[in-house]
Amino acid sequence: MDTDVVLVRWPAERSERDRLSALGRPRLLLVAPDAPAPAVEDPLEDWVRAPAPDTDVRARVETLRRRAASVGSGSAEEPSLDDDGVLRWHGRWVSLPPVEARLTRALLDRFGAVVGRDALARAGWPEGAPGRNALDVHVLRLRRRLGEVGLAIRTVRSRGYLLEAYTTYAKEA
Amino acid sequence: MDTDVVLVRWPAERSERDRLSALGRPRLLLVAPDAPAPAVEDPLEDWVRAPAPDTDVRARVETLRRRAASVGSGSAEEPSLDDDGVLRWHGRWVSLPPVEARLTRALLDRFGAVVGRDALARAGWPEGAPGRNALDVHVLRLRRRLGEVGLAIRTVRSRGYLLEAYTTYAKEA
DNA sequence: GGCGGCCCTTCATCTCGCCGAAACACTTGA
DNA sequence: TCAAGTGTTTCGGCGAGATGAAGGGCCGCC
Repeated sequence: MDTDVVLVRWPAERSERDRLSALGRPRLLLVAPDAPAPAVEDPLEDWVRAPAPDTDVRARVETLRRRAASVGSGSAEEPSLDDDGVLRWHGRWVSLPPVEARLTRALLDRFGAVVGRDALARAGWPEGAPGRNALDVHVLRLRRRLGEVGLAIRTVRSRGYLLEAYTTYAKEA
Repeated sequence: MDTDVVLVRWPAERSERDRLSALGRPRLLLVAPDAPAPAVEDPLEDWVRAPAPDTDVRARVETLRRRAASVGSGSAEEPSLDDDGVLRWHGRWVSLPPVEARLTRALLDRFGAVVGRDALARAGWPEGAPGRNALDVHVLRLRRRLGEVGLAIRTVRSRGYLLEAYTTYAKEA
């Protein structure tokens, strides 16, 4: 469900905040006791000074949830992957074989953020890693499949991979 | 000026809240220590549990003021760099190789202020700097990458470098 | 004018990821 | 049981990215 409000520790998880912000997902910053108050503008973002009563946190989460719901379906929603390996997004879908489905799940869990090659390998082969570049090959094929529904796996060299909506970056001279 | 934020005691001044709400004016509810958290939806309304640090109250007032003034204006946010070398800003991102990530971190720690060349070199190569103009070259390459997300490294001659949002300066005679 | 400070290009090297091709494994139906 | 179909893994070459060294150009400042 993409109107779920995500709790983010602040300032420790600053980049997680940015990731969610870019996705248009509501988030509540749990501000460390000694940290300065964050500068917020987005109505889908709120913060609370820790430690806070549970009821207060819940109230703010509820507010964010309502705002997110009222914004409607418009903003960035995430792709969904069901138990049958069917990945749906923006009305399109592809079916994924088991290994690729598991890889996709791992990428989806951190949609928009980097997933390390080792973490991916563990997700794809919980029983133990296969050969040296099985991951490469599967990522290759996964890319082709995901491309069909408008998703792209970006490489972050020596760090891992990142799943995002396919966007044509302006990389001109 | 009707973007002034009004402080309202809650629940004591409930009717004042309603009045301001009807007028569409931003307001901050100061919630009594034992009162339940109010149900808020309007982005022009926020609340804080009393007693709260003055800085927290000011931060929320500021948020409301910005939202009220809203309709535009670029926010004064800082870019963020996560542990995977991904630099995010305004919904865009680039991945940075290790050396450049370290340089960027140093610049980011003093965003908008000058960082000396020697300090930068130490940040980039904790083990000791390589050749004579390694820093120059890396700054050059970093500039190109940061440009893609709208950031710019400005040179302050004989002082160092400064990271800021890319702005098109009118540089006429 | 000269010098120091900075910019930019080019080159060499090394690492890492990409990907075609083909072998291998498992399931299913005739 | 055999064969086709589908999914998985390995091999090996290629190419792109990261880094650093060197050389030269430009420009402001004294």
